[in-house]
Amino acid sequence: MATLPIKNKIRELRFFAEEMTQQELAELVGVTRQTIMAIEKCKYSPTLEVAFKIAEVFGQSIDEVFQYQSV
Amino acid sequence: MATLPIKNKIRELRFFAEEMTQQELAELVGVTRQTIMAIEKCKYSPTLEVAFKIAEVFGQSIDEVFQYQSV
DNA sequence: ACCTGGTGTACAAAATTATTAACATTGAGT
DNA sequence: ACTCAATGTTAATAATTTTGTACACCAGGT
Repeated sequence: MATLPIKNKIRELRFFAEEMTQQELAELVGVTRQTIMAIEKCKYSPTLEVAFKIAEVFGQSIDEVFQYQSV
Repeated sequence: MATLPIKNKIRELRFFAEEMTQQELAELVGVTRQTIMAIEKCKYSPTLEVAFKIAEVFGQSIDEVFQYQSV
């Protein structure tokens, strides 16, 4: 696995959103808890669609949830 | 992913950017021409990283380049 | 008519992401 | 100490994205 150039603020956003659990976010997004976990811990980057759904849950834009560091 | 809920403005942005070709965009993004083609024609949605790079080339945010229609 | 560049299609393969299931760890509460 | 929920890890598998290759079509220029 290459190094991931994309970070995110999911964890902060979850706790800011009434301490939403990974499980709750997963259900709102329509993926499994492990997927949220892997994304949150930067194991891999989500697809654009999942990224959109996560941002939508928190009422933010993708660019606010995910930060891309160009090399 | 069956139906694609994500549209994009890549074609317009290319021609707005001095009629940049698919090949040129592909090289700037670091993918192949076929990938740009497929994304532009909504054959599939790109990964978040590729989406970020495309947006970066045009100096736009992801949300400006890609439009997600929630179901 | 012939070339050439840009675009579109098709197919198999490689690479990456997503799912599922099982189990370990942590922390708060009783 | 015990329980429970939330989180973290691993491994195998499924699904999707990306690449490579090849070929076709169209428009402009020579």
